[in-house]
Amino acid sequence: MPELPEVETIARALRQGSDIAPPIVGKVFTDAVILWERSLETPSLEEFKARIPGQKVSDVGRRGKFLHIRLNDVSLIIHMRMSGGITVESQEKNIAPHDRLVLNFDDGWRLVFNDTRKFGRVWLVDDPEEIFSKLGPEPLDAVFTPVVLHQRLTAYRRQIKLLLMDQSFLAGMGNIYTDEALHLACIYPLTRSDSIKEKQAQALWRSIRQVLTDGILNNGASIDWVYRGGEFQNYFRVYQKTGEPCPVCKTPVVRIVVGQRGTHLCPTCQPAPGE
DNA sequence: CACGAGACCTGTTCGC
DNA sequence: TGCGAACAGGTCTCGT
Repeated sequence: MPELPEVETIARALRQGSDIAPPIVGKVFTDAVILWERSLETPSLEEFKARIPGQKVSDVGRRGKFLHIRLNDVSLIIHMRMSGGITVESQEKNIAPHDRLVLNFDDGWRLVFNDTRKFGRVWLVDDPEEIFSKLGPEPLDAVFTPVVLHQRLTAYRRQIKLLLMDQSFLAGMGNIYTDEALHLACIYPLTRSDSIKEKQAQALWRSIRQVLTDGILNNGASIDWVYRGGEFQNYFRVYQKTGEPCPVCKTPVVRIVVGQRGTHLCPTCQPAPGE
């Protein structure tokens, strides 16, 4: 589920606390309980359980869709994939049906990774770059400029939607924000990336930054039973709006499949090249 | 290199 | 009403 804005929202809540839980920065872990072994990517179960006790949280951040929890001398990294979520709760609470990893603190609170579909993964590594080094630029970083985007787009001959969702090309875009950004930029999702003109790249750059920023300002998007608290779903332009009028021109939104992913677009605002 | 299919998983919604 | 198909925020691997 979580794309960049949702992970950013979670990182901020863990760092600063929320109305239902305190910040975790400064807290010390006592132990780890793993309820679904495959959620732990690395290291081994034994090593993980041995290294967690005594580790103190020093900071919480994000890189792409990865949540980065800095500890004393290691990094705890979590990717929530499709259905993962993180909560900070009292140790008095019962374990929920899809809790996969429970990390207890020494003050009665615990950090829980819940993940219905079991796609999410957790790493404990000495150097976070072991994982982050393969990621593309951060879309909200100052080094990511319209010129950089244009240069990178034209270096490949890919369907633009799939390229934007490729985490080694750009870190953090998923199915929702990519559909929204392409609609805002009036670009057809199957357009070949090397055919994008400089002006289109500028519009796309602005659109990417805008949808991500709006997503963050609204605490991310909450759909179905996964992920609570966000409001950005109330501002979707085309995502999951099949048959509803385009907010710009009223043409019904169309759903196609691109790279096995449902893709939503306005056929009038985002005409296929050659029309 | 670029793409499609299949895998990994569970739960909800859709269509007949 | 019931039941199987389709679909869901993601990513990896394999075959062409």
